[in-house]
Amino acid sequence: MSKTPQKNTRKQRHAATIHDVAERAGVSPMTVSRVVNGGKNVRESTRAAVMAAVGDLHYAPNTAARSLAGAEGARVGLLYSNPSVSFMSEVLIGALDESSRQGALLVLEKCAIGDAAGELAAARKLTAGGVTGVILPSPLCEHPAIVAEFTQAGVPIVAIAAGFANGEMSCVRIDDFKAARDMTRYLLSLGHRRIGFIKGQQGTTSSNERQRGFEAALREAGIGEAPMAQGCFNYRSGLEAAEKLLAQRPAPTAIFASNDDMAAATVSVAHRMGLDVPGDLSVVGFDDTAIAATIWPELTTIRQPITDMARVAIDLVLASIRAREAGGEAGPVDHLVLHSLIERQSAAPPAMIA
Amino acid sequence: MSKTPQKNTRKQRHAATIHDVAERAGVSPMTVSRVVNGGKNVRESTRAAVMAAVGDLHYAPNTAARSLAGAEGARVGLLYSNPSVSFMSEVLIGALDESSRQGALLVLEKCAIGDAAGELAAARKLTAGGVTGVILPSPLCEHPAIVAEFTQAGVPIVAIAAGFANGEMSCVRIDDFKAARDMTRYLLSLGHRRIGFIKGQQGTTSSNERQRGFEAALREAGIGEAPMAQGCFNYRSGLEAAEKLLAQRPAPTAIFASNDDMAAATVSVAHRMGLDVPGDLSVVGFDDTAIAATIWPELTTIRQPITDMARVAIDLVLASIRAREAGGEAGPVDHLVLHSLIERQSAAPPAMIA
DNA sequence: GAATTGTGAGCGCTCACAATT
DNA sequence: GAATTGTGAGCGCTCACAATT
Repeated sequence: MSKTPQKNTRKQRHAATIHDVAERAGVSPMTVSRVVNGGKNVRESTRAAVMAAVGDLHYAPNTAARSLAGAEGARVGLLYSNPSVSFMSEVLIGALDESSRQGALLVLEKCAIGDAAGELAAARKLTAGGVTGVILPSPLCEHPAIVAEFTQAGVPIVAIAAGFANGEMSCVRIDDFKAARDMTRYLLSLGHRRIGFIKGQQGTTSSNERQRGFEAALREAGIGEAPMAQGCFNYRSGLEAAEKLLAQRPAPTAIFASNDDMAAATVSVAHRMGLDVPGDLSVVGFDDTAIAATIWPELTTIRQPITDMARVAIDLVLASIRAREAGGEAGPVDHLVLHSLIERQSAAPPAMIA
Repeated sequence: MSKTPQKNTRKQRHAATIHDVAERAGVSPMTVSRVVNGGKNVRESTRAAVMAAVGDLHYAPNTAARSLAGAEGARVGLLYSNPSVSFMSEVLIGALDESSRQGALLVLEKCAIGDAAGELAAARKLTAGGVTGVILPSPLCEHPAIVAEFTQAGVPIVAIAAGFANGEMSCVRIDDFKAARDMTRYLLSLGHRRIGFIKGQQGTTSSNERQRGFEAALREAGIGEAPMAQGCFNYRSGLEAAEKLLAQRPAPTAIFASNDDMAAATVSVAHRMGLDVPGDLSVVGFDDTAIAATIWPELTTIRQPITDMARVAIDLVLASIRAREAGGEAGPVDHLVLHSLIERQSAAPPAMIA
């Protein structure tokens, strides 16, 4: 490796620069810049050579230099209305961190829950503000009017925790079906046979998937019918749903709520009825939000790596933005990440049948 | 205003640069750089002239250029063990956002709650990692060993939500005393006279301040004694404390818990005893964390603007770092921010005495 | 000699445009 | 002429060092 002797006026830098890559690939720095930014008019062989050099040298563009040189920093919008503060916190942390690492500007826009007009107005504010890409956490990504607002403006969308992938937008999610099936299998393995289920918001894909996963696990175990109650992902709906389920006879020995807020409400109802959790009733949730580890007993639940998912979403939207600016256009990506089952204190084998 | 004709090869920039400031102040750009970064060897008259020009032009350094040019980016450590996920989420959001805006690197280090050895190890990891400043959220800022680790390494500290200001470190906080007094006055204004109090973690300043505020308001109202129970800021301790308070006769008509987790636990105990909240018992919390708006009824509580506080903390620590690097040294700052009382559904006038 | 100020180059990238295929 | 590649300058700052008081 011959290095041109470096003047001692500056401290040594260690990371590879665009010049190193250019030299190795036998092209000019500008060509490297084009390839790295997804430029269109580059011969395929040139692109391959540059990408190889990039890989060899572990080249990563210096974001400070990039923005100084006048590259339009990407403006990524994050529209949020998700009722769960801790879900959103995790999204914000991942998105904020990754976009600062990537030198992109994250524009936050909050809107009230379930206020269709307000949501659309917030979306318009983002497009009017000139965002070049947008992240849509569940459940916003399922609202056709919002999606239309962005697609019509030519703004690429990445959905977080959508529960589904359609052809319209990229999405980063866990497999809700499998996660719910895993949790149900876990309850079955503990010995439960009468398991109640609290459904989530009607009409959202992730709710449906969770329910499908629950039912699939029951079917595997040869159990046909199960007590179910409709909820809508908030604590109060969990209170009512739990009361209904616990009024049934024979009473369930376990309740699987579609999210943690409703599971926490179920624990509260059980306590009110003098039931010990998990002695008399096992309760499990979904999401692993803050409340899961706050209440007592702490909730056994499914965890989504939300912070990481938000990071991935930023990377996807940035790639999309760059590709669009350079004239390219990649199809939507369905990025699945792994969930995990967090065992805490709210589930145990059922009590001996009296 | 005569402007040198600008070549059309680049898009027009609008923000003032260091050159504009230099020209206006009649010095070289390097001198401006020195002043802006808190350099030592600058004549007072020069500094004043530069600062005036900075003010006139609303100059703010371009962080991209700064880091490209090789300025050592500040490395700010954030050590956290705070049991409240949502408290920490807010801290993280503010700190992450502000440090990216300021071009500083935020290094996160998590440690287990109450594990003194682990906490110290995490602090050592930060100093060994070369952080040049550190943010310490409550309650870490009250641990002498941790504080010593940083002060001995010459690393400036900014405490968040410390509940007190001593001469050792800067701190950003609300006035816990006044906030607790406000909340107690609110309960009194509703007509409550038998108000129970759940204390926070023993030995922490913010707990003590909250208790003092509570007692001060009671004294104002001519109420001498009040039922109190010790808690330690978690849900479980709230359960036990609430049981004790509600067993007393005459029973309190309101309970003020030193944080939201314990207030939520109190609501749960009340429900278990068949008490309606707020019909039979008012319950209020402190902090306005996620759980406050999750459970039903939603908690009336005190809100600290934690995200903003974290931003301020970053700014303070950055100023401290720059000053130290440039040979200057400012004394610690006590930055008070305003709290607010959030009225929700968990408090109401007491029922008519039977 | 110490304190204060300035000079010239360079950080790593992308811009507008020119030159080549 | 269209597609592809390269050239030279410049973004706004701070570095090391030199020059001045």
